[in-house]
Amino acid sequence: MHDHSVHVQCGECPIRHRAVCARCETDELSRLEQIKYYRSFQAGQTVIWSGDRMEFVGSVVSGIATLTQTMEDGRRQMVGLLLPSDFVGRPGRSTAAFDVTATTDLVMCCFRKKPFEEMMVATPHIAQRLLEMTLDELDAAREWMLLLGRKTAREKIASLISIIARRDAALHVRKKAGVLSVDLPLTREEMADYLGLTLETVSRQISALKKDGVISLEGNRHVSIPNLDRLLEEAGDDSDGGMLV
Amino acid sequence: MHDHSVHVQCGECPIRHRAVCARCETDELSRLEQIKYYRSFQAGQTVIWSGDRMEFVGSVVSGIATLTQTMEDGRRQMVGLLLPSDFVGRPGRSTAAFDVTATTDLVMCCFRKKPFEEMMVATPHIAQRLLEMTLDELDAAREWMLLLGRKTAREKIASLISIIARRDAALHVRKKAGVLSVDLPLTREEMADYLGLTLETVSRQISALKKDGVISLEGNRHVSIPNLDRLLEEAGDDSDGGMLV
DNA sequence: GTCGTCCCTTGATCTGAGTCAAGGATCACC
DNA sequence: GGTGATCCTTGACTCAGATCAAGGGACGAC
Repeated sequence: MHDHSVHVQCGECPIRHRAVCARCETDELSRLEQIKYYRSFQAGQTVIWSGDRMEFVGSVVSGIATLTQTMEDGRRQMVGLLLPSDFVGRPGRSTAAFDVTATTDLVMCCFRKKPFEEMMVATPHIAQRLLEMTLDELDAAREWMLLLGRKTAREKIASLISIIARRDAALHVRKKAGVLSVDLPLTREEMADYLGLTLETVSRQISALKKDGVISLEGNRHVSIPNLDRLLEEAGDDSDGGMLV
Repeated sequence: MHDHSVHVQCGECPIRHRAVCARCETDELSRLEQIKYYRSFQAGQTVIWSGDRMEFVGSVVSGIATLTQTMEDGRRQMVGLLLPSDFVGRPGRSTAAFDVTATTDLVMCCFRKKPFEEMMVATPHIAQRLLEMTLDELDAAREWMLLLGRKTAREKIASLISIIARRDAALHVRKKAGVLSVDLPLTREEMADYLGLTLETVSRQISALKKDGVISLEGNRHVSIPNLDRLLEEAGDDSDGGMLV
């Protein structure tokens, strides 16, 4: 077991880090559990159905999964975006109305359910990690709520791009000649579900930001950010870019 | 220490329960901390400023507090509603951009900051409780996100009323002659901040629901629900009333 | 090649909720 | 009782984003 700073590449395994390498946490946990297995999913495949009883705690190793809620008439809202090293699951509990779906091809590392009590006692440092990560996610959810409730479409798009840039800092973002590049791992429709918009509005606002020189596109999925401060200003965030450097 | 089912009145203390009585948790925790103190706040008073370093973990004993985010230009979004027995705080961390404000007169029970590690080891059952409560809050935040992103104004109002009815099941809700009564602990403006609407729209939609016989008002703050299923249908929730009986 | 599919863009029009404005109800306090 | 403050309601108008509709580009299968 070792410590790292947040979002740094681990020397021992290929995946991105939180404060502690997810793979290492995984190993630790699975030693406790005696069982560990990897699961692969194809893009579009459902990982957990709403109403399912959670059978495992899992950590994303590679790929992207989304957590969505759907209303009876088909309106959908994304409520979670799972990138490598994120955890999901709450063993022994059904997860209300949330669907977890693979957006890209996905590999998850799973351990069988086990009540939290045992974990608390046996591996308190992992339990603590889990608590901190849950609190982080809660903070993120609260920023997301501000976005959904009060931001304009343009601000939403700018926010999404800066959120992805920030989260993927170590992985997908390149900095060439002072220009940040980000891969958007989502279709326009998925972005719309993330932001509480329609896909048409997403497309229009991306075009508008492009026309105004805030971003530039290379292909549909690749965004360059010539001026990060400008983007953050468009996003309506008062905070600065944080760890983006 | 003793266990109770969720939202049941405790025989030993005056406040509402989660799975474990908040007062008892408080006592347990403060024994560990060696320090416990109560703080009173007047309605409208700020409990924690955004950017503050959290100095304590606290549990609401009586009254209501709200957690809000504010943008530079004054747009506000409520992101948390703290009723008796709810916890707040993340010792040693600044809480990003969230303001905690007393909405009614408020009593909180606080313990000084202490890193989580010590708690994990010393009182794992409390640590577990904290994790479960955080996960519950995350689930609630995700439902809230669906509300903010995809529901109409009318659905938002109906949802809010049913959420309050559900949360306050043991406390404020009376059932007379088959009719549920709920006290709305929020002004129209606070409801608007909760729902991502303006106060005018809140007022209009409440009037509309009243005209359509979904609810009836006695004074501004008191709502009667003649037919809960009807209200839930208006809210767009597919799930039933849950623990509301 | 061309056919089909998926994803994206753009235009025209509509509408739900925001904005602006006026006034009513309730309550505390003098 | 009157006065002010706070909270709530309602109306008229506006506008951001949804809806409806058409078409374009990329890519794989045959």
